[in-house]
Amino acid sequence: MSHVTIKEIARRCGVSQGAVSYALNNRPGVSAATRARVLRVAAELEWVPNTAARQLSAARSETFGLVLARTPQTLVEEPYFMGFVGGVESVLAEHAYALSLQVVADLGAELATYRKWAAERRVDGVIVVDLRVGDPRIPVLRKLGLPAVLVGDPALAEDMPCVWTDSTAAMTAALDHVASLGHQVIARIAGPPEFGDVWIRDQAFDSAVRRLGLTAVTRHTDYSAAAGADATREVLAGRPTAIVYDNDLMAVAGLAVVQGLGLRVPDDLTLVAWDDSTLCRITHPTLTALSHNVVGYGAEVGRRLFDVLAGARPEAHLYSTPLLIIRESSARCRP
Amino acid sequence: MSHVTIKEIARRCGVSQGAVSYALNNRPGVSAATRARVLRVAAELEWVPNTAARQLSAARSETFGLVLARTPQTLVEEPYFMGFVGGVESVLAEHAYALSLQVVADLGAELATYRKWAAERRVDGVIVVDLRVGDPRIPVLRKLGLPAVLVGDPALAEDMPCVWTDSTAAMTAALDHVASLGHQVIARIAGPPEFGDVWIRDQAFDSAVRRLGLTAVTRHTDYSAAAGADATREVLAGRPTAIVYDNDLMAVAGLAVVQGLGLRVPDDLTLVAWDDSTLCRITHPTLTALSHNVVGYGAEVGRRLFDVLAGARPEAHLYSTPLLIIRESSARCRP
DNA sequence: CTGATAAGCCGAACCGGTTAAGTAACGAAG
DNA sequence: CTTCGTTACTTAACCGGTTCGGCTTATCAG
Repeated sequence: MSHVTIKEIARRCGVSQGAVSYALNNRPGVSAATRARVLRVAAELEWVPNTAARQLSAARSETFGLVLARTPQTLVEEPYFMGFVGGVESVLAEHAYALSLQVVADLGAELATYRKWAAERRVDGVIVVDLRVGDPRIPVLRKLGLPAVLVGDPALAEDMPCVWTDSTAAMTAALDHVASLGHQVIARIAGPPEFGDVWIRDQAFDSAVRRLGLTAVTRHTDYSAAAGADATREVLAGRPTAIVYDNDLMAVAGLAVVQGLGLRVPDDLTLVAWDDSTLCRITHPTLTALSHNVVGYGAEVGRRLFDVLAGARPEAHLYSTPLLIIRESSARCRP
Repeated sequence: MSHVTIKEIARRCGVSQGAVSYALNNRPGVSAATRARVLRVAAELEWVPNTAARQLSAARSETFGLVLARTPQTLVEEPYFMGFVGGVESVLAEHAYALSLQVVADLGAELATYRKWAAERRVDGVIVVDLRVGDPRIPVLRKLGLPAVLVGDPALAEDMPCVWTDSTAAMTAALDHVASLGHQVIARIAGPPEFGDVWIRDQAFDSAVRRLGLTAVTRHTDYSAAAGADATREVLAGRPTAIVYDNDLMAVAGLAVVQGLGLRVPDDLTLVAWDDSTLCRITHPTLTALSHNVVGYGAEVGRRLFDVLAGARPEAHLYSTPLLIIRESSARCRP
């Protein structure tokens, strides 16, 4: 069963190959009658465009790329990514685009992947996550001319198109919340400092702490559950009455540590998580968290990448501000 | 900066395009000297093959496909998949293959994707997950002639190449464990019955229950945390002293329910989870689980797909048997 | 010394589309 | 009636590789 080509359609319709191409791509140059006939025949023969051929001549691959510079292990731990990818997918599917996913060890390998993709013309655009401060990927993508949407704060995106959520506002809301409950001594278990979003939160945390006159300490980790547990043990020495975590995995790990030490949540300690996945709702007590529609976020990023391809000016789009969902792990401070 | 093509290399080396192609692909037809010269020039010019062109003429896309028929929401919840994908990736990267990922709503859409991929020749092979009993994808893939590796028990794979882990042995180990602790009344919170692996576990569970003379009940769910919590509440009416879960997410949700009702784990109830992700190690108490190297599993599946492309006979490969890791949620039954 | 064989390489067709340039037909404007 | 501009096509080049038939030239058996 040899596959149907445009040539076969042309033969059956009695027109040239070129005309068929125009008809199938909704471009001017054919009459309405001819176009209708071509479309009918194409449908009858169940024609599907050969992507390789199209890519070769039109220099479009109808594929977007996403590189994750993480170990497979962190990917297992972070429920975040699959949801994000799912959201991206939902938009790509509407445009019959595919997503090429690559998991690499580090930023260097990620840059190599971009270079390779650009040279091979294997992707029409890329989605860049885990933005850093002074991110080395930005100049590379600029030089390669690879259309891209960065996922992160405009302060980090250096005028590249980006989609972001307002971590500053979210962090402020979190601290206002714990302060309003009377907590004075706060600990923060943060992600790796080289991650741009962690840096943004660091700033927001410090400035809120000053404004509210709190006593605070920040511990940076690698985002893993184990590191979150260790950091929790350490900061407890400072006798905080509230702990704010940079992701939900560490918050859950921290909760277990706290309970293991015989402390009660929320009676002795208020916990706030970030990235509100199911985890925060299935622990006992349930966790107050900065909630985040990860799937919608991914979808928005996908849409923006199509806009960029369509020639939109590079812009920063605020997707949303994480919403503070107050649950059982929050309580008034009792000394 | 126009990209380097084979033609440019040919010009510089003073040979024909065809000769360059042979040289670059390690095929006979050129002398060792010429080959070396071509390779040197190609490296100098930083030539990268244009995948579209290669795909068009050689009918290879150097891409594998993976379709997930799940809602984005379940993908967020299941830490399983990202790790699996990461494992697959690690093998594909070695062969400079890409992975095309598609998230669709249901099996029908998944079948449509396979048909499309086959027609467009967009992938060289596919990885099929979430095998069903009498899976409708198997005849479709056979008819399309799309190389595939199924992830699941040979009993479900109908002589297609597959990679599996021995769920029967794992379930047997789990029940031997709880029985050896003196538990007599066991509940099982299972996944959706249409999933092949759940069916396999159902069989194994029933047969072990009979062999050990236990009293047991099984509740099927959709694998979600909420369903796991509900099912836990329901089965508690039967006063079980041990509960076995089909994934770790439901186990964690179940733990919260149990603790919320004032029951103590493991004093009043022994819990066993499946798919030992970080979750099982960060709860308090930590959870006994059937542990599973998901990343390695993915890698093995990737390797087998390359074997299939290389013409290997369709075979079933046992990757491993999930290992029972006994943690704090296990204790001797005290009536 | 001759004829057969094979290695090494060339030229060109080919994969299946896209697209610039060219052409014929026709209607409107001058 | 000529001129010009559209519309609706056709033709053919092109994208960047792969691959096959055929042409040289060297090798070797007879």
